[in-house]
Order: sequence, then structure tokens, then C-alpha cells
Amino acid sequence: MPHDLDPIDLKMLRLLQKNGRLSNADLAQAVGASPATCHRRTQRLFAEGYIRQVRAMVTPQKVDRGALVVVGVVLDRSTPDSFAEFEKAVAALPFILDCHLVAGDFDYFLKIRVGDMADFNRIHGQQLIALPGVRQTRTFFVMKEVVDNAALDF
Amino acid sequence: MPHDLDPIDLKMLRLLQKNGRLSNADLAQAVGASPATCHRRTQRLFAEGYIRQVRAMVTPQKVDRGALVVVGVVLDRSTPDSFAEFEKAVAALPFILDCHLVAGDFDYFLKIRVGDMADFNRIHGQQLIALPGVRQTRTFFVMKEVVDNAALDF
DNA sequence: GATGAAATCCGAGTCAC
DNA sequence: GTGACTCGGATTTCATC
Repeated sequence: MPHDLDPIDLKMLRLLQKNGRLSNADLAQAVGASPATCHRRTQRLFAEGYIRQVRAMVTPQKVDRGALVVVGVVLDRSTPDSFAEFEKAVAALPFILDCHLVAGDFDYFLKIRVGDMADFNRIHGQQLIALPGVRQTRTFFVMKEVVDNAALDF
Repeated sequence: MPHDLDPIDLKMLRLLQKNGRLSNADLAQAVGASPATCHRRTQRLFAEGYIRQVRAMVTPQKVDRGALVVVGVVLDRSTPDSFAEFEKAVAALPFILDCHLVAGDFDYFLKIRVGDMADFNRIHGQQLIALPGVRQTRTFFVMKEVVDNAALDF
């Protein structure tokens, strides 16, 4: 995977990560390039996948998704089919923010946002333990979000 | 916490979450409002904290942060001071994307991005186990990112 | 092949209503 | 909330190195 990012590209990525609404003119001035050059470089960063998307980050508490839960999942069987089926089902559940296959005592970790604990209990009983091949889940309620979704450091 | 979001505001939030670079003109058309009205509403969504920030999401693999690790942490003591000291130290480590105080077998879960396993092992030995009050850590290497940082569903 | 200056065009932001 | 008006930035072209 070629990383043809010169110092100007890196600076642009860092600035756009902090503020995705930065105007091309301001960005150009900040990195010391002309607006035309800056514009062309920005287009390239998108076209070549360095920037996956630009997202307005909505405050969870403001849209009734203030409760965060981490769930460790163990499957019945450790077969490729079993994993594939589970992953496919997970992708259809919109309240799951993260789903990672891990090495260790669990098969998967899920990061879930819901309105409150009652919501979670309903979802847990109706949708999580009903996921294909689930043997066991362990729920970790988040009591304090010290750092949530920090920007990438590079 | 008052949620004075009408259906148009909600639609705007969802669209901006999918594409934070959407122009005001396009957004206005998409939600069926005049550009001036849409502009004022957008300003309000920012001013009142519904949108925390707009971020260009950089592809981790493209900037040598392709390795993801979840770490469960147990502290020596469960005192407020001990927690506070740990949290303060964590906030200074830029490779930690998430740090959540949880209820259960662990005190904290960390989500960490680094270049590769060698990076992580160095960081683990030099910085994680050196965090104040850490009794034990359990490392879960992520073998597959099924869903990472999905957009909020609301 | 990439750059920057200039030129055009469109949208952001502001006004009166 | 709407419609118009102005100004600044986005985007393209083009000459240049």
C-alpha cells in the first residue's frame, strides 16, 4: 500500500479531521499552498480513499442515545460459517456502533448505543441473545465516557 | 434536556451525519426548506450542541494505524482518586480512541489504534502498564473489524 | 506532472419583508 | 418563514516551471 503523502497532505488530513467544514481557501492558507493546488490535493485525498467520509458528529445525548454499553460475545462454534452468519446479522442492527472479532476470552466485542438501560435490556433480550450462534454474552455498562471516539493521531 | 427537534431538524442531522460537506443549498432542497431557513437551522444545530463537530474520517490503514486493540484494565484500588488519576493520564495518550469506565469484571475498556502488533507491544510495556494504579490488563487483539464506528442511528 | 494566477460561477450569509 | 441581493469562495482554465 503506497503512502504518497507529503507533509502538506498530512497537514491537510489533520486539519480536516479537526474541522471537516474548513473552507478550501482557509485550508490553503493554513498549509501554505494556493487554493487551486489545495483543491486538487483535497480531491485526491477523497478519490484515493485517504478520507473515507466527512461526518457531522451528532451528540448522542441530544438524540436520546445517551447510554453506552460494551458487550462481549462468545459463539457456540468457532467455524467460519458460524462467524459469517453472526457478522451478517450484526451488520443489520443499527444500534451496534462497533463489532470486532477478537482474540482472547471472547469472540466479539460490541459497542452499542441506546437511550437508557431499559432500552438495552429489551434489545439484549430480543435481539442480541437471538443473534445466530450466540452461546453467551457479557454486558459491561459504561458508567463514564472518559474518551469516546477520539480523533486518529498520526 | 429539551429536544426541540422537529422532523426537518432530524432529517438535516441524518443527512449531515452521512455527508458533512453537503452544501446548504443541497441540504435545503433535500429537506424541503428554503436555503435561508435551512441555513439558520443548521447554525442552531451547531450553536446548541446537537452537532459536536464535523470530522473528516481518515482511513486508519492509509496512515499506518491499521492495528486495532481492545484492552481491559483493572485498577489496584477502586477509589475516586485512583480513578481520577488514571483517567487524567489516559487523556494524554493520543493512541487511545476510547476509554470507558464500566461495570463488571474490568474497571476500564480501552480502544487503541497503532501501526502493528510490534507497536502495540512496545506501547503496552512502556505506557499502558505504567499508567497510575493499573493492577492488570487484558489484551484483545482485533482480528477483523466487522463494524467500526458506525454512524449513530436515531 | 505539479504549480499558481486569473477568470467564472455558484452558494453562503444577510438583508428587508 | 420567504425572496432577493451581495460578497467571497469553489472550481476550471491556462500559462509556467
